[in-house]
Amino acid sequence: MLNRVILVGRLTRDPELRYTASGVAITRFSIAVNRNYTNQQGEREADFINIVTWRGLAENCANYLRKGSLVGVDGRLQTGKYENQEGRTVYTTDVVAEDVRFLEPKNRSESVSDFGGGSFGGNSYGGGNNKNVGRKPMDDPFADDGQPIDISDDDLPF
Amino acid sequence: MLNRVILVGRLTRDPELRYTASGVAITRFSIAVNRNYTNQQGEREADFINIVTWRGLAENCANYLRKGSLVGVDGRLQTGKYENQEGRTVYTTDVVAEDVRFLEPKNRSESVSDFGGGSFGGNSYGGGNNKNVGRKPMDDPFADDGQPIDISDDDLPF
Amino acid sequence: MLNRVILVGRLTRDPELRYTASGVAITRFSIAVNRNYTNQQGEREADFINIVTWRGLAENCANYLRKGSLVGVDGRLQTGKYENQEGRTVYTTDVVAEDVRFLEPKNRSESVSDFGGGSFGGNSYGGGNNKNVGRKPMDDPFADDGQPIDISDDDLPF
Amino acid sequence: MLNRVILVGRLTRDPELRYTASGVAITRFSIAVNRNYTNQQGEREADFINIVTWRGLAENCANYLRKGSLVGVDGRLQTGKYENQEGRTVYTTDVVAEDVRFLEPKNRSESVSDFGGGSFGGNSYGGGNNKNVGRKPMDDPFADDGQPIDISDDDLPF
DNA sequence: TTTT
DNA sequence: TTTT
Repeated sequence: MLNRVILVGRLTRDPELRYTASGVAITRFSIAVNRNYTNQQGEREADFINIVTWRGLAENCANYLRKGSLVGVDGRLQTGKYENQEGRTVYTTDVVAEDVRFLEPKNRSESVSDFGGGSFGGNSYGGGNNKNVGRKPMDDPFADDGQPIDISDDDLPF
Repeated sequence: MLNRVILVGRLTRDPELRYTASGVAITRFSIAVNRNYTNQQGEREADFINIVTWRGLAENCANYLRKGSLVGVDGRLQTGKYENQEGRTVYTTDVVAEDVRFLEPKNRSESVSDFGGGSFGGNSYGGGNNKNVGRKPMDDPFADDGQPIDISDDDLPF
Repeated sequence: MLNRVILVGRLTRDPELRYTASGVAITRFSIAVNRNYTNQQGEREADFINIVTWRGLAENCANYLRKGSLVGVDGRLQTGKYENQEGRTVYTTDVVAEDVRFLEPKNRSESVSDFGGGSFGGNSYGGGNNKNVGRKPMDDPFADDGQPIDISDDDLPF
Repeated sequence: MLNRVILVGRLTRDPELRYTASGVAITRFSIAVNRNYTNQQGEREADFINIVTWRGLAENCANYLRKGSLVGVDGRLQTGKYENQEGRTVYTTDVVAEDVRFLEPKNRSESVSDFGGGSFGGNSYGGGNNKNVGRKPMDDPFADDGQPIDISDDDLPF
């Protein structure tokens, strides 16, 4: 079913990278997402959301993000539970990120690295490539019959 | 900052309507959002997300939704915490809904009510109205100078 | 960069399946997304969005969707342009779907097929599985009687 | 019905502010949203999305945004059509923004103004306020040492 | 080129 | 009509 979360916020601490027993990278961090209004004391509060990333994205996050980094996150809500020390059930809600965008300007002195384009992650499109900005109607796939047609695979977004 | 959640799922129980001390309606319910894959036992698991609605939307949810209702939710993530009986801090994550769509077919026998259009809520657009499907270029606001122009307020989406 | 679109609407016509020269399936359809307000004539208008799907998702859409089907779409905006017959540049905007959810009840007579769970597509998660399944409604911090309660209006997000 | 778009991109030109006949502010601009992959020429392409804002948000956009500004946009897709000079129907797709976030660092020299918090707009929550502020990183269920740990691959969502 |  |  549809389950989509998009957030922009800042890391509340450095990301933590681990590996599962079988060697899959997982990194976790938390972001503060400032609310768009102030409370009665005139303070701007925030929501604190736990982010989980896997595999290559996990390693990129661990390498390039630090406490305070501004990121855009596109992912899914995932709930879970566990028993704490007193045997009480604790419920958790995390965002499993499918894409994390680095929104800092690339050439600020406090920047973590020469990250380049200022973004990474991506939807793990395994090497897609897309020549045209959009569809060409000259060879519009719907302009005629229904058999194999001349759309270059370049049009494939993933 | 950006904070957006969109979910489609089914109520795990009937919604609960309350009122704040000052009379503002608030209703809470939880939805199960089935995951798009099965686990190693071949079972389809779900995430269970708490939804909070306020005011008129809260009353509509309480009136029209029941355990099992299929809904679309558009809202924001909100985190909080409280102390439980043992003095332990419990962290919470809810979705504050701005829009809840009723996705059941209107005329199924098990339908809760003659709900009509099968949807309600909306972005509390206080009575907006929009005559044109989109922009007319005849009176394109950008086609000329820069003074007050002939865009009907009908174009206002909210 | 972040680019995410989530829609719920009904197909305005049957989907059209084609294949690229190299055999990749692509299907296109359009959905009507009803607006959440009525115009001055009391009519409910709609936005008409072109959806593009690729590969296996394309084939599923072609097989299971028909004019009138209610779907949830999760994807990305993609713009393009082409020259029409008069040499004018035509600009296009489509949603490239990564996930399409079939939101019809499975056992309605007009249903296209015994589609089963009423949903398909998915983010091609190759067989993941997740042990935890979230929160049981019991021991709910918000679950008690039903009368006016001590929630400060401070909790109101808007 | 659900209709939600979230984008992060850069203005391709300065925003254009107009007023309807009845004095309602409307500003339009276009943003380039870079794709997360490169084409066969190794170039990074973009989608170009038209954004429409109304009222106070329109005035803020006109005041604070310029060509090149990095923004986050949360809104809805809106389609329309009009007849061009040759009597051909032209179809349009815009994003009507409900929220626009200014994502530039506040103190860069090329900044348009002392914009302050680096964000504006907001969902016009007329003064809400919320006492709870979420989870402290301490006593984090996931926070311990740093070596390979006992997470089953069952936890992998994809 | 528009759906219930 | 396209941004860094």
